[in-house]
Amino acid sequence: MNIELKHLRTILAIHEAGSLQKATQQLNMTQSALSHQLRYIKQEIGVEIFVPETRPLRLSPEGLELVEAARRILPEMEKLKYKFIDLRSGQTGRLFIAIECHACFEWLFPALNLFRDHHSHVDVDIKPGLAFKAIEALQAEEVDLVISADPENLPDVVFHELFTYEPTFIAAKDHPLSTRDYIEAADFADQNVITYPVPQERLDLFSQLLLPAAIAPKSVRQVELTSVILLLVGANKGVSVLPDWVLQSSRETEHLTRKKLTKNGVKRKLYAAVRRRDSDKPYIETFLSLSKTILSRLSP
Amino acid sequence: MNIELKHLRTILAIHEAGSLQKATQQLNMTQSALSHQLRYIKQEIGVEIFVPETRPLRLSPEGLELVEAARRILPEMEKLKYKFIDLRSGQTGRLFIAIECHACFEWLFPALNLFRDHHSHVDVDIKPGLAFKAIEALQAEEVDLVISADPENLPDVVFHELFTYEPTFIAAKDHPLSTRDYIEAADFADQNVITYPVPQERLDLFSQLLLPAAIAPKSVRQVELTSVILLLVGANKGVSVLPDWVLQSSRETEHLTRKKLTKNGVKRKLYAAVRRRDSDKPYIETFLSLSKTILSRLSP
DNA sequence: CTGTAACATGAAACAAATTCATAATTTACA
DNA sequence: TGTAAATTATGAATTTGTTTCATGTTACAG
Repeated sequence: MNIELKHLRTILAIHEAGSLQKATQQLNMTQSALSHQLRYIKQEIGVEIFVPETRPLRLSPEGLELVEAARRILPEMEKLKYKFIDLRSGQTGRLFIAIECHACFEWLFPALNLFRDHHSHVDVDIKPGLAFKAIEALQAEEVDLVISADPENLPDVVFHELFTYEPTFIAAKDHPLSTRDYIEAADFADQNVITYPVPQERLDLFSQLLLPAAIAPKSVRQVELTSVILLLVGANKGVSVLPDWVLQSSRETEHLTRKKLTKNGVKRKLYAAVRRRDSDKPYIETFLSLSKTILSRLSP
Repeated sequence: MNIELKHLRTILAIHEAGSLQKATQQLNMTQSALSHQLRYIKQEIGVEIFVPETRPLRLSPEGLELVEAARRILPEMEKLKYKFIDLRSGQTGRLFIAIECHACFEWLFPALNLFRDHHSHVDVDIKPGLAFKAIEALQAEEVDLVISADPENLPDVVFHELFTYEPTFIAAKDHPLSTRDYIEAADFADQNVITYPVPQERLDLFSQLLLPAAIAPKSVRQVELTSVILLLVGANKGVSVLPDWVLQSSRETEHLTRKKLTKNGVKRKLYAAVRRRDSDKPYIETFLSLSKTILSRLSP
């Protein structure tokens, strides 16, 4: 049995119009075409669709089953159609985000909450566990946006600059280093450092300061949650380096002292990478402009 | 956008098989045909269905929407297909019944309860208000079976004999006529008769006895419910004539006396009329054989 | 019983889908 | 990086399916 949507539409139109003749207008076809189609349908499903030998055509009980089915199935297809019209116009879509930067949760969640107000039909999700191969995942369409501090030059991916931030040293208020104007690589040699549980090359402290200076801290302790890091640092269990925005938006900074790294401070930039072809989708643009301004919204 | 079920099947098969190449087997088509179809689909819905420039083909987020839709819609069509296979084989169908005979409810309900055990998927209903034009309604496919005592010779309708019954006189135990061996037409001349609210020519008493004899009862009172008729007769408010099966299956006969009509009794037959072309459908045959034996099942 | 409106049918014209042959790309692997 | 293998894309030819046109047939109203 090979019934197509076309056939359901035909049956439905004939039923609603009341006769072949009238259905011709609705379907923009000749009466003959409909008649041929009916013959095909009847042959396919093997039962009489219409009460035989009546004139205007009237559906048989079996035919009414078809009408019922048509009324269930055709609206589904309509919905699909409108979904794709939305997809085409960028009103809806998928925004799966991979973050290479662990601390980014701090501003990403608030940003996505704002995003939802603008594009409630976009399917938003954060995909963890991709930090390592995030850009590959982007190219493979497993995710649609990557937050990264390391832009690359790729033909099919665009890196949009979001904002500049400063990896900032923090220690307890009564920590010996709290008297300094700034902190240098060498200062870490006898410190217990608390970091996120990611490879060192993915942490600003190491990639920007310690690895180039070939200096290792006395110890490294890995902690998942930002608020726990702040707690431990406040309790003098170690020191850490976190992006300045974390300290801006946190309420737990009263026991802490913050210092810039090196005399001039370290400046880094955060980027959102998207596939070039997605780059001008409306909801992507919304996300980018929201993210660029999220920090000022968080700490007024 | 004109997407057909065929296209949903194609997308789904490619997704599940993992590549065009592999999907060819499943769909019995050449790789080329699939490729052409994909081009058509893409043009129709206006968005990229597959991640471009990857080999084997992999669906884009938008393509996955199509797969989802296919997984919702295609099973619906499968169900429809099996429904028609069932319809064709007579496993399922519609059994709308018109009854010309008012008292038939008494055995029809029990019969339909048994019927349901055999054909739970058949859509059963009793259509009231058609008593007058029941056979026409059958021919017009408004109903599928008519219970009637008056068989006709029609080209497209078959009358199946169900059983013989006897219209039987009833009166209160202390009624003057209770001493008779049998009741004749003339006896009704001074009786108050209680009947169903239908035209006289549709009542056995009149069609078989009083109209031929040109005798009218003293009065006629019309009552809808069989049990109410029995009650009124028992209370000596009048006499009545009911099919013998009503009296067999009723528990309210203790205050009543029953007599045959005329010396030899009146014998009538009940028929089930169905469209000739429905006549050998399994569920129709079930109904017929059940109805033929229902009386003996009711009063063991 | 007859005329009319409605549906059916067959052949022809048209449109669409499929195949075949082959080109172009991508991927995996050396 | 280069090369073979695998996979998809493409164009022309072919096949298949659909629609129309012209006309036949039938149900239904009056």
